[in-house]
Amino acid sequence: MAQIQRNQPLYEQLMWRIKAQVASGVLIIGEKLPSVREMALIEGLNPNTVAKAYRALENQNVIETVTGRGTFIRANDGFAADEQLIASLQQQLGEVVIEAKRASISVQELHRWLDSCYSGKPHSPRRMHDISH
Amino acid sequence: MAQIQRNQPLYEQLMWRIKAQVASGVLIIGEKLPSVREMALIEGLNPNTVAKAYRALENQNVIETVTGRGTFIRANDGFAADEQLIASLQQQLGEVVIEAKRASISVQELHRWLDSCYSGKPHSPRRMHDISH
DNA sequence: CACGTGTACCGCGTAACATAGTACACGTGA
DNA sequence: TCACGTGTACTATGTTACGCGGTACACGTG
Repeated sequence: MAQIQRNQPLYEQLMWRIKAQVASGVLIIGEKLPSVREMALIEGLNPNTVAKAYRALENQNVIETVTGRGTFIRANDGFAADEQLIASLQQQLGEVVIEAKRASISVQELHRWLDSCYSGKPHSPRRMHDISH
Repeated sequence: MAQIQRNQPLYEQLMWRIKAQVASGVLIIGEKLPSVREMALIEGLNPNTVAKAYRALENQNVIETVTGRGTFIRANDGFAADEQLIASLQQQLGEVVIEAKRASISVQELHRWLDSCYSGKPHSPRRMHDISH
């Protein structure tokens, strides 16, 4: 049950929240994440859903899991920009641009958005749920 | 059956191909698109899948359909930038930026990508299937 | 009138998503 | 040693999205 009316899987939403906090510095390297069951209570999700997110994040080398101790933010050491990843990012960016052009959003505006995102801090009504509570 | 190994629905893929061709000027205002059944043969899709794409594009005012004549590219007249659309685009852009940062892609590189997309012409191996054949 | 057009259904099968529950292997600390 | 918390794995269930196949209808054109 949980939530209705979402176009993105719950475990992906959680992944992005964690990723955003890592990128913005809210979560630092080595920091311990809440346990699967604890995070499930916090986020109102099923432990399996959280576990799925953790497993996916580990595959992307965002976090590191020590089987009896917990999960921790991983250092972003040597991440080669995959050819396939590049293409995927460019396609996603292209879709955003196409929609923006249709909405008469100037390229300057988009550049501003990009800088804001890259700085780590959202500019406007960007909702960023805090997982620590 | 059709295709396997895709992470995006077929009708959405078709939508993006059409949108991209409209944005890049390959398809101009008033131009007639292939019929549902014709496009289905061209793209190797089910007519219902094409119809679903057309219906969605009409809801987004990309195309216009005259019930007995066909579907045509619609003029992009007065498209108010919806508050919700803005937020959605910013979120998508944010996700791209987060991934790019992880891949050690510089902000300058992203700005270049953005300009290339906005100019209408892809810079690198961006595949853009031509629906006219 | 025949024809092509978009549209609207229905049923079917597959897959993804999320839930619930149980069990296991591991490390920590009392 | 033992209890506990940790991540992980597995089964089962229900819902939803997706795509296909087929049929039918309303409309405009020739």
